Amino acid sequence: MQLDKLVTFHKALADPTRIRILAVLANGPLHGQALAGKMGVTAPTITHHMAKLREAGAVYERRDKNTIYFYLHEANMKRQSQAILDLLAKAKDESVDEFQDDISVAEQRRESMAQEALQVIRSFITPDGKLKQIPAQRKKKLFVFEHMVRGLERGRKYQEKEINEYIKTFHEDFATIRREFVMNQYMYRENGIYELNPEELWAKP
Amino acid sequence: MQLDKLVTFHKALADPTRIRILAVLANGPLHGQALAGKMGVTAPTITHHMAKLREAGAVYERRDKNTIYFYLHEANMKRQSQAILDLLAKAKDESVDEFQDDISVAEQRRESMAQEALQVIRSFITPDGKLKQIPAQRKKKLFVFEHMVRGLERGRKYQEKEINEYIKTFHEDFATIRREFVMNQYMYRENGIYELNPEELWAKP
DNA sequence: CATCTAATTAGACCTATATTTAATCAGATC
DNA sequence: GATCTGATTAAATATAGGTCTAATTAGATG
Repeated sequence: MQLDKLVTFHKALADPTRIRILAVLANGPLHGQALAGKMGVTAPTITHHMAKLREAGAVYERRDKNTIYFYLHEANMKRQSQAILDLLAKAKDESVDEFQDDISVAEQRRESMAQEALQVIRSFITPDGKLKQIPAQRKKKLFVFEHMVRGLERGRKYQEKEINEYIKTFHEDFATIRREFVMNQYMYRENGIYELNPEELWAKP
Repeated sequence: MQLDKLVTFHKALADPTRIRILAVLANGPLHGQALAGKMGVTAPTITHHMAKLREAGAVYERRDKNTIYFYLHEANMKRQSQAILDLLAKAKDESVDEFQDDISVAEQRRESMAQEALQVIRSFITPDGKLKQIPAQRKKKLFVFEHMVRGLERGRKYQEKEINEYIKTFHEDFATIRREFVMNQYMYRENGIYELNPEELWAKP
């Protein structure tokens, strides 16, 4: 898990003194005593901060006799600042569904969309029509929502409570799902009245 | 000062629970109760974390009846992850020299390099040859070092203590400056013996 | 080996923060 | 207006973290 690494990195930047140290090092390497002077803190405090920055990979150091010079690790800084964005992008599509993910990627590619949708629906919806869980992967989620929404009538206006009741026949968390319906443009809402959108507007898996 | 903002942002990401929350929200908005469930913590804990994430601009929220949906603020996440790199890049060239920076940029551009160097040397080196301070700006720093290094003999081999003594006639922090000499290729070091490099190798201001 | 210097460790102090349970608030529903 | 439900606040606890002084370590110098 890269979670710890991310946390360590951001912890390192979660202190004003340490950010100032990095800004100073951006101008070139410096040794501990000089840093202590510039920052207005004592040497042990610098030791403390440098340990955190080193652990996070934000700096590296070289020894010259008794003096240790700290260098800004620019490559690491770039890579690690980006890391949180990478994680979030990854989470968006790859987030592991908690179960039933047995269809391999290769197999999936071979299937037509309709067949793939069927697979997903079969794995997330029980024989008696209950949604076991809202899929975490966007694609699978949309397959399931599309399936659910096909149970509603085109052109009919629904009260919110009607929508809630309908959704509850699949899953207890109607609030989340109702909002997803609107967000993904399956439905249109105005003044608490819901209506099915034309199929062209639906979010595409 | 944007320092505080930077610290606030990184503090927000300096906790594993909060990063997991963001990863979940990357898949779409969720309400507090659902987050509490997914994270395995209580609702007040979610309230606590969401306050931090909101303050850092990492999420925003919308209310639907009694339920509050949290959304990942992707634009802010991108901007703020980049912010530390921007700061360091800025620090590198713009770092304010603590004094004597009265020559305007426009004026500097009009001067020839040699004239500019003279200006800098006059402002950083006292009449009796003492370096008041190591310039923070790279360009000015190199002007000063070049000036200092011209006092050494081409082709002669120096003991480290000789170099130290020479540098100390300018400034007490001989360790920092000696290392800068090597780093910027004014000098070459082997086994504690120092020698001036040919001028073509010197770092260019 | 005695001394100097830069860095680190130890220990203390105080503030910040992650989390919980219990109580309270605020919309929404009936 | 009584009741639900989801969110927040309050209060308590335990842990982490920033900073200091004093003591110690480890190279380098003489």
